Amino acid sequence: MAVTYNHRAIENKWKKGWEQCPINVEDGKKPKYYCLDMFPYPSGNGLHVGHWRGYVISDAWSRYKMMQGYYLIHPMGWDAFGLPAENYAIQHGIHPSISTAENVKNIKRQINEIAAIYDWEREVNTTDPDYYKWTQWIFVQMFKNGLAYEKEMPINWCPSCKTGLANEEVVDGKCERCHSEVTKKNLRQWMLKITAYADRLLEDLDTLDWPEKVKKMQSDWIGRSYGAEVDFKVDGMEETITVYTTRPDTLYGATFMVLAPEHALAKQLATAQTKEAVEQYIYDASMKSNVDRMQDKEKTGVFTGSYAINPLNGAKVPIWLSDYVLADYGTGAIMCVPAHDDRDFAFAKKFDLPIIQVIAKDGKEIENMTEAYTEASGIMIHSGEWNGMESAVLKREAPEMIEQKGFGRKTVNYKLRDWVFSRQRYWGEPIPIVHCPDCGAVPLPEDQLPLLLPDVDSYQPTGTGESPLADITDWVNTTCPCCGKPAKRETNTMPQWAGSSWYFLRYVDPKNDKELVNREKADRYLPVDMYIGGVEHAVLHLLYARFYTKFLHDIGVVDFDEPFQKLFNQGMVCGRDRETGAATKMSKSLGNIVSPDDMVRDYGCDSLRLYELFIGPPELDSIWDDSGIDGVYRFINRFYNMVMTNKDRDVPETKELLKLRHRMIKDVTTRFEQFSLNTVVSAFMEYNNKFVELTKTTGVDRETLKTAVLMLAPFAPHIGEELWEQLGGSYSVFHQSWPTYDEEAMRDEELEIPVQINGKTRATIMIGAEEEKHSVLERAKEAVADKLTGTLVKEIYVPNKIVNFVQK
RNA sequence: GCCGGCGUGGCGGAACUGGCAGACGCACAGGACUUAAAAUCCUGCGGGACUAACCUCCCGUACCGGUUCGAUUCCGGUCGCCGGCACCA
Repeated sequence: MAVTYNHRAIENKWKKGWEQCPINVEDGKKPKYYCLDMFPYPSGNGLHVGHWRGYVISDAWSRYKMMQGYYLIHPMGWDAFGLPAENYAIQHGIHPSISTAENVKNIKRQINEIAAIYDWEREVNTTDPDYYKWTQWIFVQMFKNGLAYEKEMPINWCPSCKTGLANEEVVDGKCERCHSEVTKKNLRQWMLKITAYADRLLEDLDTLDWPEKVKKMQSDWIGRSYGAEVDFKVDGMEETITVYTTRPDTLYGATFMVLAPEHALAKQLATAQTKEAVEQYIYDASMKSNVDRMQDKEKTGVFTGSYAINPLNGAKVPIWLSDYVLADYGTGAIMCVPAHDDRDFAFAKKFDLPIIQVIAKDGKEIENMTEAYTEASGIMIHSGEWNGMESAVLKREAPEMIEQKGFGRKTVNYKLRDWVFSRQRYWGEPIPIVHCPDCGAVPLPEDQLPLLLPDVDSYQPTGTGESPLADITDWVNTTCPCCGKPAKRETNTMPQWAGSSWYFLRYVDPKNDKELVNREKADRYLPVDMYIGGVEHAVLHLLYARFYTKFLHDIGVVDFDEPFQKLFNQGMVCGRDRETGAATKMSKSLGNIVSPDDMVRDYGCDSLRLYELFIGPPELDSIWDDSGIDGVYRFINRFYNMVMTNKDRDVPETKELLKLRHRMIKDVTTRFEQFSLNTVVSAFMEYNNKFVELTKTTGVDRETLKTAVLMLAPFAPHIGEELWEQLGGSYSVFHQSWPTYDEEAMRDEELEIPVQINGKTRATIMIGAEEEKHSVLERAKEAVADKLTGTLVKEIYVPNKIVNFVQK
């Protein structure tokens, strides 16, 4: 007689139970395990089933670690500064702190539905002055260490968000947030010198247990290259133009030079005849948007009328301007070797410039080149004293040779740029700087932190490059902390990434008003062992957080310099487009958001948790489909009934049951360790089917029932705790040790193996585990005797796996 | 354009270092229970050929080719999808 599983009663019971008697308790002796979720932005839309997925993965993993004897740090908080709250304020006139608080309340309720063991004692909110005090403090330390500086320069500007953006926030020439086309704007900006950490950010990637994909994205973003700067004299002028090249081996092949239109010498190089065209070109380039400049495949350019002298062979080469050369990379000028560079080749073809091949491809000079030969492999030709050298060797050695000759130097370059750190918006941390006419930019003394974000009448961004804070004159006007004279506050705010670059540190000591984090606590609980979140932060948040951590390490706040040892990116859960049926991101505007709330009500938290995992490999994107949840719901029912039916039967532990138990432990544990969570759920279902079969006959013994319940508990905690209690286990199931398996106990005495002829299975036979080869082959032959009609040329026996006869 | 990943039933997906392809689940079909339905339980479920039925055989992991006794797995090529970077010299 089946007992009915009542998810509501069981889940309510244990929610209360865990509240009254918490299961994750620090005793100071256990080793720690820090499992972190990327904290959410408290959006007004609440959580959808996609957020759930990541939180379920991390919770299952956390509970598993707890059962392995760790004290768990598993915190949750709010990344609450940012544009949606501010935009909401603009539309409705409600202060962002109010709407944010409401959203936090709602999402917290939803998160509690997951029954994840978050430690709410550790909760942080980036908009809390007690928190952003330290965000500001870090900025002050960076300023004092020369890593925060002011600069006026053309930066990425989002005309829709009306704020400047970091390079990392520009995707395909568009704003990462609102997808508007990004323009350039000349603005005075606060910059963070992340480039000072470029080498460490690159090299330390090797020490991290992160997905290769993310490491590669970061290393591409940093984009380190080795090469040489070469000085070219301008013919007939005093000026020298320095170019950067990664291919100094091809120096003899340089037939022209190209400068970015923004290059300082660009106008000066024009002659009387070319002046008009050059100035027009420079003007046109300045008017082009990033997107245009990127999308123009066809090369444009203008000849300046001047020539440069190749310092190696004295050749006179024409100097051109073209917007395919970037002003802010290298020196903003390049030597062009059309024979060995695709872009230079295209340019030379278009403007009919000479092409000189200096590396022989496969020992030959190419006649009528149709494309550049870009590999550094082959023998040097047309290269004076370098003739006959290996190009690959020369490429490596040329920078030093050039340096010795005195017309250049060995150089390293990076694609990574310094971080544009100021935003012209309201809802962010004020930058704690005072501008004094006498003392310049002065950081606020630490005892004046936090610098509170004042209320404003209008949240509306001005669009002028000033933040709305600039209008609050009695806030802006202050005195210089240094000399006491009247001075003005900085009115820009920090980007959203500021608060999230260090929040994981604060979780271990969230209420400390003396320090960012107590050093003893930091030493005990940090760094993060497992970090779980979406891949969309591969070069934004994750790069910034690494930079912050390295800096805080360098000034002695923490003793490690990589924040996240292991990273796991869960796939996105997509919805379907209502019209086309195609997979799309869940969004409010598409109306395809699936809320977990109804499903929790109808099926229970445990069912939804299992289904979130069962839906597919956790690292891959998946499309949400409600109907599959019935399957896991049925499984939980069957499992519940199976345990309840067997629990008082006193079933003896047979060899078969023992074998089954150990196999189950091995299957679940190895798949769990590999993060193959969808197959963990499959394994539970499969073993349960076997247990259900056994229930009809001999039954399932207590130890096996307990083991199954124990292992299911991290995935479906309520039913796990409930059945553990039903089986007479002491509170809590999560204080039990994760079971271990014994290979010996699961050994088969007999096993079934296929017998193949020419690779096709023709029969199966039972063999003994220790059976000799000749005996197996003998019996295999008997089994397929009627089909062994040809000449036997080969007999293959892979022990305990397979027999294959090859016949002709 | 460059770099990376992927391609398996109607669907989501399994298959450890090459060894019985399609585990587990969804959907579907048939049956049992029921006055009936839902729920539950049982059975079937890649395609095809031959069968009254069982048996048996052939084809099949995007496509073409290779290595191997044996390939979803390894290698080469083609096509398609997804992601990252995008004139970084």
